[in-house]
Amino acid sequence: MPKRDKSAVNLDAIFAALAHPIRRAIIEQLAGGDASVSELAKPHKVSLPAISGHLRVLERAGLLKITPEWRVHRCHIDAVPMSAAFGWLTRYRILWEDRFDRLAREVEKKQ
Amino acid sequence: MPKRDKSAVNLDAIFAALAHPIRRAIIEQLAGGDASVSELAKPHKVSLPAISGHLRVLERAGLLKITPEWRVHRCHIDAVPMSAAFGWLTRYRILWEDRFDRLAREVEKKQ
DNA sequence: CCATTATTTAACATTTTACTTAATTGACAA
DNA sequence: TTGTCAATTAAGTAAAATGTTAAATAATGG
Repeated sequence: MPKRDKSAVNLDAIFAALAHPIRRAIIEQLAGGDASVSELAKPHKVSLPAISGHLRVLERAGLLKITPEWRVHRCHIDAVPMSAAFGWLTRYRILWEDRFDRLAREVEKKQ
Repeated sequence: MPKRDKSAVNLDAIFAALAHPIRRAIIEQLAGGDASVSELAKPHKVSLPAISGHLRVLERAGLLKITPEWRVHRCHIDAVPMSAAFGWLTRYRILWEDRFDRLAREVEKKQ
C-alpha cells in the first residue's frame, strides 16, 4: 500500500492553507520573527483552540515548524513551500503581464 | 447595509480556487487557449456538473469568464486576479530566497 | 414540432472546515 | 504536592465543499 509522501510538495495543501485570512495573518506575523501560539492568537478574536487548528493546517502544508521550548511552543515560518505556489503562478504570469507589455509597446510606438 | 464589492480582489477566493487539482488543471488547459465546458471536462473523470461547479468557483474568484456562444459556452481565462496572489507571495519571497541570495553573494565575493 | 447537443439546476449524500466550550497534558514554581 | 500557565485534545455543531444522478433549460436543425 503506497504511503502518502509527506516530503512531496503539496500544492493543494499550500494553496488551501493560504486561503484563510487568519492563516495569512499568521504568516505575516511570523515573517517578522518567531512567535509563540499565544502571541499569534492575540491579534485575532477567535479561541485559542481555533488558532491551534490553523497552526496545524499551516504545519501540514509545510509552512510552519513548531518547536516546544520551555513552556511555550515556538512557531517558526518555513516559507520554502510557498515558493512552489509562487512557481506554479509564475508559469501563468505571462497571461496577465502580456497585455500590459503589449499596451506599453503600443504607447511607446506612438511617441 | 454595505454590499459585497465584487470588484475587490478576494485573496480568500483566489487561493481557495487554486487549491483544487482539477481547477488548476482547468487553468493550465485554458492557458493554451479558450475552451468549451465539455472540452475542459474531457481530461477528468468526474461528471459534467462537477466540472460546471469548478468553473463557477473559478468564475467567482474572477479567474474565468464564460460567454455563451452558439450552443457552447466559451471559457476564457482572466489571470489578472492571480497577480494578486502572486503579489501577496512576493511580499514574503525574501523569506525563502534570502538564503540563496546570501549564498550567491558569498560565492561571488570569493571569486 | 421533435430530436439533438451543451450546459445548468435540483436534490441529495458525504466529507471537510471552522468554530465553540470543557477537559487534559506537560512543564515549571512555591 | 499543588497551583499555574501554555497549549492541545475532545466533543459537538453548523456551514461549506465535493461529488453523484436525474431533470430542466436553451439553442440549433431536420
